[in-house]
Amino acid sequence: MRKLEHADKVPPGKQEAKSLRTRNKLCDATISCLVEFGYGETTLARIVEKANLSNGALLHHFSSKEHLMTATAEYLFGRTLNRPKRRLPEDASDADVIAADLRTNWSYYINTPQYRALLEILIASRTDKNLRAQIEGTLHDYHRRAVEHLMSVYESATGKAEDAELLPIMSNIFFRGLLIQDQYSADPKKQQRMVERWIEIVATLLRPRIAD
Amino acid sequence: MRKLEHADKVPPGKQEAKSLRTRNKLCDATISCLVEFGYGETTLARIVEKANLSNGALLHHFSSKEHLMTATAEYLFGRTLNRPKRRLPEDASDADVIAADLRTNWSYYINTPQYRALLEILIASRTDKNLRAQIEGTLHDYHRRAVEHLMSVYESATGKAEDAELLPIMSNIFFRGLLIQDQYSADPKKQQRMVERWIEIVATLLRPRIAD
DNA sequence: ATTTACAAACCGTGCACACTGTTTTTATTA
DNA sequence: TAATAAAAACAGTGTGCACGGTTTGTAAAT
Repeated sequence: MRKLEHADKVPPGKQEAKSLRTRNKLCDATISCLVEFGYGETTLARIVEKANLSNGALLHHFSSKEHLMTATAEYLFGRTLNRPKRRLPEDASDADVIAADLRTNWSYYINTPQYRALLEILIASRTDKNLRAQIEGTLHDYHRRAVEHLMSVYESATGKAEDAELLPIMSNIFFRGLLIQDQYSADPKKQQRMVERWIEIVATLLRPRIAD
Repeated sequence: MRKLEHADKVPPGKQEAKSLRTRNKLCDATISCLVEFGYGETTLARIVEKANLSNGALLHHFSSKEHLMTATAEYLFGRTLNRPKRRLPEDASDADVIAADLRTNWSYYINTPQYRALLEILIASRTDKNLRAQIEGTLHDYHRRAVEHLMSVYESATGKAEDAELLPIMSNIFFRGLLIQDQYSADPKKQQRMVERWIEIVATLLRPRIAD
């Protein structure tokens, strides 16, 4: 083993920074494995191989597989919650704004490898008791924050007050269902038509909430 | 080993009938394990234990785990495709009929342990190559039949022709998403409200297709 | 007599995780 | 500033165990 062989990769950042980078590498590798192999076949061995690290490194940072999964979920939540806002022309109608928003949600948030990985963790946590015990708090917390956020952004355009509470979540739920669907009906065109049809329906029922 | 210890359970049915019963028992045990443990933790050992059978019996009927899963999926498809029709009062409107139909679909088809088991198989088949190879044909075939069936039952109520094709499937997709949702937002009331809101939206856009 | 339906012990593999050792960074002295 | 102790960040090997699948054996049914 040579000294400082990889000095190029170690900028003056402290040890803490290195540690963070390693953890992120592990989480990225985990995400990639979840997408490629699913939760059940995502083994620690595969993860460390994809991350170019050793078994010991993994266990040093995450004391168990469940711990790693929880950290990965949090990592994903952090990346996806503050996604970019799209800018629209000045003369865009409320419905246009909503539609653009929903489209972004589908394309850049849900229909992504990251969300697929999240879904794998989510589904596994239903039956994996150890994982569930670890991750439950994180999931509930995120869900609560996501709902709060959605409700602060939209309001009903028809006077049906509960729409502001229900429809944005229902939208995400529909998109999530769509993500599973396409495994056995691989028809992207039809999928796109369904996304657009849903947006068409919802865009007339919601409008952006004016900040006060 | 005693003779005819379990004669009580073996009516004069042929050997074939016994074989079928055993297979069904294994499929039932598989479903139950999928619901309880998820695909990853559903092991052959657990299945045979729940079915009160031996390892040899399982492998005699199903040459591999994937084979068993495929058979279980077909078993489930058989049970769920011809579900009972609800009867409504004579003066029910078209929307009422659609709404009742969708509600049945949610309560007696999707929001059930059987569908959960199916979902476990479905999701596992995305990444498990062996399973996918075995089951792909079955899934596509079922999906095609299901879509055909749905399209033969509904038509658009608004002249938007593609609704007859899209909305019934979208409905199932939404319900499926809802099934996953409730793992980390265990609020049955809100779930019920979302089901009703969905039905409210869709029921006005569809109507029953009159048989010719 | 031959096939079918099961039982039960067995095995190779791959897993999560533990354990031990080595290098690198930080803290503490002088 | 240099020396050094202490701690953190890894690497690599080992291990017990549970899994899917095999093999062998037996009792019914045909």
